[in-house]
Amino acid sequence: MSQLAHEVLAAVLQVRENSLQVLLWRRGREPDAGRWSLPGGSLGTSEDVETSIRRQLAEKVDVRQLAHVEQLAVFSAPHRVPGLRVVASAFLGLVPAGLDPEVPEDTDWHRVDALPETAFDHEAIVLRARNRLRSKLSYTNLGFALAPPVFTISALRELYSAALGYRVSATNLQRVLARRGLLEPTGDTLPPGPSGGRPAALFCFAEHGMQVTDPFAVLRPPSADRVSS
Amino acid sequence: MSQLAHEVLAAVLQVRENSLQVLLWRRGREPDAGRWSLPGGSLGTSEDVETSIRRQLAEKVDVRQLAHVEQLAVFSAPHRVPGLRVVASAFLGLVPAGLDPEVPEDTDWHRVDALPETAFDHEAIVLRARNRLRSKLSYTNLGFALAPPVFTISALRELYSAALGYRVSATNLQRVLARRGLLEPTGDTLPPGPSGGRPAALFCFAEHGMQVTDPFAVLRPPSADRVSS
DNA sequence: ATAGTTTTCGCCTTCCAGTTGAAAACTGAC
DNA sequence: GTCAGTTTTCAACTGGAAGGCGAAAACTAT
Repeated sequence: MSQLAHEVLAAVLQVRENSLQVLLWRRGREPDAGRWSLPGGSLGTSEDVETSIRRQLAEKVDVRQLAHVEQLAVFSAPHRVPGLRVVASAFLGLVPAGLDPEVPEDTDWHRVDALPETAFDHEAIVLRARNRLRSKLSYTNLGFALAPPVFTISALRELYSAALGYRVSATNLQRVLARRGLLEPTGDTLPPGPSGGRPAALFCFAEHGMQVTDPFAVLRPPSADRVSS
Repeated sequence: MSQLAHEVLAAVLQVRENSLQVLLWRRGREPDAGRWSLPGGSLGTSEDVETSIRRQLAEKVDVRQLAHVEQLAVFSAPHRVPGLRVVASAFLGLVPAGLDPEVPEDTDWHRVDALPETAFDHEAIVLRARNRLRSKLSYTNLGFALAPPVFTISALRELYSAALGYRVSATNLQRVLARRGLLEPTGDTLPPGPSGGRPAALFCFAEHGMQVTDPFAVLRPPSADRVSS
């Protein structure tokens, strides 16, 4: 009976150069040497998986720049790592746009829509992370983790477009976020670019904890009308 | 360095007697002997976690009656099981109402809103399962896993009410599910009860695979207008 | 001034959730 | 057979939020 190990892995996503990118490092050792893989490592004996992934990520990026970390899923196919029995807890991590954390030599950002050859099942994990991000952008305020502390609506529109993979309307985005009470004007404006134009107002996110907007009110009681806890 | 083990656990939920209940068994051995705990067991060396939980559940309930199984999260606090280092992959399982699977002697159903003393962190897992179910009832067709193959709108309303914890409108429920194309009339009707009333039409769910209804169209393009994959 | 650019705002349309009330289809009692 | 009671079903209305469009605002450059 082979030894069962537990590793933690994170798909750290950031919008850079107008596209959604993921932090990968090039494996030096076999198996899958030379391929790109997710940062992570073995779960320690006295830490939970979230503590562990934050600790391991600290070797790759400045963890203070990680605006959000959440569990994705367990990946546990018996031979996902050839020759070993390793179960992985996968995480989604988000770094706000604009930051450019220093990363080690062997580590780099890659477009999620044009991944290089990845090690093991890491591509599936990245895609799962992207899907989670896309869903949550719609019904939570997760955008705060993708955006810099202060931003214009146009900039936010481009972040959302890059993350979602399709153009979004700036008008609509602003109205929707505003109605949910997530958007706060700072009062400042950004001077227009060299080609002119009206100066853009600057906004910030009102809440930085995760807020979910109930997807459908479909089945909600009109007033307090609970029938059981 | 203590040995790291991996277990799989499932909160199997069913609506019975008009309330959401969970399948628990009474632990015989220390630690936490006498407390109620979730079915599950050790992850085998040549199975993934989903295969494993289905295998382990087969000892408690007829797995053919499990209409849905999905990963919940990893529970990995260092001392969640005293004296051992055990990481748990937690699952949500659903059994359609109406079925009454045979269960072993030491196993029984318990109301989720009135749990007995549970072992370890199993109460947290059950509550997480309930929350997942409640969310997904709103924006997926997960109801199919809670409902019998054929049902009346009133019966479905009571299932939803029990699972969600508040009364829902039958009118609304029917319209919403119908618009999403999830509800199919069978053509049959159920004869009314002893106190009379119009006979209720019978319906079934159109799709049994999981379908998600995009929570918010907020940021969706009007037509195909993709900007990148 | 004028043309061009970018942001912002208001108005309009459409769609869907939620409410209400009445009609339909049965039972049992008189 | 009719009438009252019960339960299901349907149709109409209301309110709110998303999405689209175009005009107005606020700049730069010529």
